[in-house]
Amino acid sequence: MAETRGTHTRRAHTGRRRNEATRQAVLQAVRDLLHSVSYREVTLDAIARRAGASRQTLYRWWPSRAAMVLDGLTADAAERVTIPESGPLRDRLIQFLASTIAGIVGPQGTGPALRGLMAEAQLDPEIRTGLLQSFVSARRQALREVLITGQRSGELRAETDLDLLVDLAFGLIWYRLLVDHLPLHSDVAGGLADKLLSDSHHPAGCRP
Amino acid sequence: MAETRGTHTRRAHTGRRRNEATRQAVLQAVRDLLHSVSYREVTLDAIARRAGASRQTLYRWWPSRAAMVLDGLTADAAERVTIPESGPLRDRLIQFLASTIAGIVGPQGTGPALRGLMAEAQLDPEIRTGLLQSFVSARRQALREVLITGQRSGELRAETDLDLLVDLAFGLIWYRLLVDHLPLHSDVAGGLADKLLSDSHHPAGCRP
Amino acid sequence: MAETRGTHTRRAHTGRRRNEATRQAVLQAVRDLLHSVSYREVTLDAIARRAGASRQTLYRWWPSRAAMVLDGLTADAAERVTIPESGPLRDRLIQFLASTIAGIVGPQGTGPALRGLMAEAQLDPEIRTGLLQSFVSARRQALREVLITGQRSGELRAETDLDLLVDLAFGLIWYRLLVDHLPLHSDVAGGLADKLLSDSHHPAGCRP
Amino acid sequence: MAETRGTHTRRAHTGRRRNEATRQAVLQAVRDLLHSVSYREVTLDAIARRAGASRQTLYRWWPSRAAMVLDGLTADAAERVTIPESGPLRDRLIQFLASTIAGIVGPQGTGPALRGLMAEAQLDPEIRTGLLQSFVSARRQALREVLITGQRSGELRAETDLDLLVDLAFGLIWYRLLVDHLPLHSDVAGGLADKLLSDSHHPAGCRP
DNA sequence: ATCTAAACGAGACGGTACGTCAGGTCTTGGT
DNA sequence: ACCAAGACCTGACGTACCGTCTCGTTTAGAT
Repeated sequence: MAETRGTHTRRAHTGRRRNEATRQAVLQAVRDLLHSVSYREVTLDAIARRAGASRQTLYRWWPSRAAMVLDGLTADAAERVTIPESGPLRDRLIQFLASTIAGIVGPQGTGPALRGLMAEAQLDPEIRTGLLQSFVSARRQALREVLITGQRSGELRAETDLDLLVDLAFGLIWYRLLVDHLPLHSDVAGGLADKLLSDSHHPAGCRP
Repeated sequence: MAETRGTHTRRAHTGRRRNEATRQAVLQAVRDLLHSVSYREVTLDAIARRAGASRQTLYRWWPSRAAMVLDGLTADAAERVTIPESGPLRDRLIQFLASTIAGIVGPQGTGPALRGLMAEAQLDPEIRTGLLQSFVSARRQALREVLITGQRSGELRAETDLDLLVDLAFGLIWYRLLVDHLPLHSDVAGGLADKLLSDSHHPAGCRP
Repeated sequence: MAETRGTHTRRAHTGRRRNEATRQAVLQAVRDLLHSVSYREVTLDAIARRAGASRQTLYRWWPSRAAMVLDGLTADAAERVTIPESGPLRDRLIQFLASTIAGIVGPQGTGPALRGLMAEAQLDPEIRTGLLQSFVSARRQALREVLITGQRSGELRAETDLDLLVDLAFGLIWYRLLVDHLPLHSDVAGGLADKLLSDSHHPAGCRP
Repeated sequence: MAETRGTHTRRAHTGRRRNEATRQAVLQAVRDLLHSVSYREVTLDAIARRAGASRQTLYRWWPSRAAMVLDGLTADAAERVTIPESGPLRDRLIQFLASTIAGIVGPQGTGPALRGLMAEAQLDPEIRTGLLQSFVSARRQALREVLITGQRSGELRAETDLDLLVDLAFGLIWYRLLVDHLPLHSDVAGGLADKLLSDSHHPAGCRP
């Protein structure tokens, strides 16, 4: 089993290389379908047909449909969300949340992909603990860093439960996305940031 | 692995009128399956087999699997969550949130059913706008009433955005349930309530 | 299949019955395809499509494609071949062989089915020892009986190796069918019968 | 279960000219597989893997799997079967038939290859009229020459239908090989030869 | 007491999608 | 020029589940 790679020169690759155009076509097909039909109709057959690829090629490169959805998602999320480096914590927080939401909503947003990924995660525990959690933890870590910076600058109490704040923020976003009872809009970022930064002590505590 | 017929004893046909025993057997079968296997394996065949019913009977009384899941859910949620009538807002809020969470987690909790319902809602927009939203709006209305009572008593500012608070609360609960990155526990109710009731104005606002 | 449970009276069949029309449609579809395309193109998909049935129905009733082919074959062969009861052995033999060949050749003959069955038997040893041999042994037994009658009447030596004669007869027929180097025609029955009944002792044996 | 690379030693690429070692490795791989697994498992992948060749190389040199099987067969059959030049017709016939059968049966025999070739021929009419018939006609011609010599020497009637005799002989051999209901053994050559040479006139005709 | 109509189990049926496999073709880089 | 490796599309395979459809049985409730 041990495949030494030490001094022995790495064997050169032989055989045809992966077709990057096909990879892009598949990811684009997934995106297109997610935006046009219900997730139940995003079948591997439909993806393959639209991408002009074969099911076999899909299975060669992705272990599951969820992996395809996630593949087109990860780059997106990292690109779209800007992690502001300077300014007051509140401003930086609003910028993070607003850009996060902006990347989800809209005709080109990742909303449908996120919904699909969440559906898969509920259907299959392995996808939940595997793909979904790894995706989510990256996003959580990004927000966490914004908040930690705030703690260092004294804009946020050191003893604040960051997990609670992070879950409140992403919880609200996911909830509105998944249930769709109220529109998800970047405008909510302000109110959300205020709430996250508000003093947890009861208002009464302010009175003398 | 041999699929048992559940705990149901042989039921007589009732003729003419709907057989309530069958209805209960089906709902129990759904609950049992939700707690023992992944939602993908909660097929109509499996439900019918375990309930000792036929698929035809299932289709006669429920339009979809999601409807079965929801059917066993609605009564549950209403029963388990107590809407406290008196006491300080913070206490009443904590009680509501803690009982909500307690009804979800645990070996007999509704967590798996909620996950399944959410999966269906993402797979099919009609279920989202139909079943899921009607279920969710009932829960939202219950929390809303707790908060409104707080507004009337002056414990909560009148201009507070209730939708935001409600979404923050349920958002966090759903998020932890669906992503499962952190355990969902009633203990979080305290911190969550504090955050919901905290003064959204920046701490600076307290200074004279 | 029958699962008796002691004294408890045998439960009557419940559930929808097998659709005989579908069975006939499938067998007819197999026959049609065998006569119109190469055996490689007689796929289950093609059969299902032509029969207006689903693949699942095919799998429900037949364990393999070979079984379908054989199913449509068995009745045919038994119907078409007449086993003559009276007359000189040579006449009866000719009649048997000619009717056998006549059932194989021609636009409605079983030739294509036999070819397909033989192909499957070579691809899969289990089909050879199972389906093919059981089919073949029935045909062999029929011819054997014609010859045994001849032995009883003294028209054929008692010590004749019947297996050899039977194999010679069916061997020639299968060989011409499978290789197709010479047309298979009922006319060959006369020469074939003469050869089978000829004195195996060297012509010299006739001299006193 | 691990598919070995056969017994072949590492071959150098030769470039430019066809690599005879590769050709032999492929033919040997086909032979090995034919003797060890069912014909359905003699896939091009399996052959390529075992021969240490690529599928492309297979396609470069042989138009089809049947051609590979036949390639390894033709030389074999010609080598193994001796066409006796002298002696009584009966002896020469027995020798021809016995050596033919001996080349088919046994652990190194061509039986599995013949079966595979016959399967392909039934699956695809082009292979039947192309490869199979050309192979068969060579074998038929060889037997025919034995019989013609017999006619010239007066040991066989001049008006005998040689095609009938040839088909009877090869028919029986193929039939026993393909159906496998009785063992194919060289011992049958004697009885077969006697039958082929027997007087087609009814035994009764000998009596005065 | 008989009749009727609905509920019910069993299970056949036409579909759709799955995940896998083999066949042929093409590309890449090495000999 | 030849070769091994392997990506790729095509299309068949066998399975699972879906939603619908007979069947024959059972029984509440109307006659």
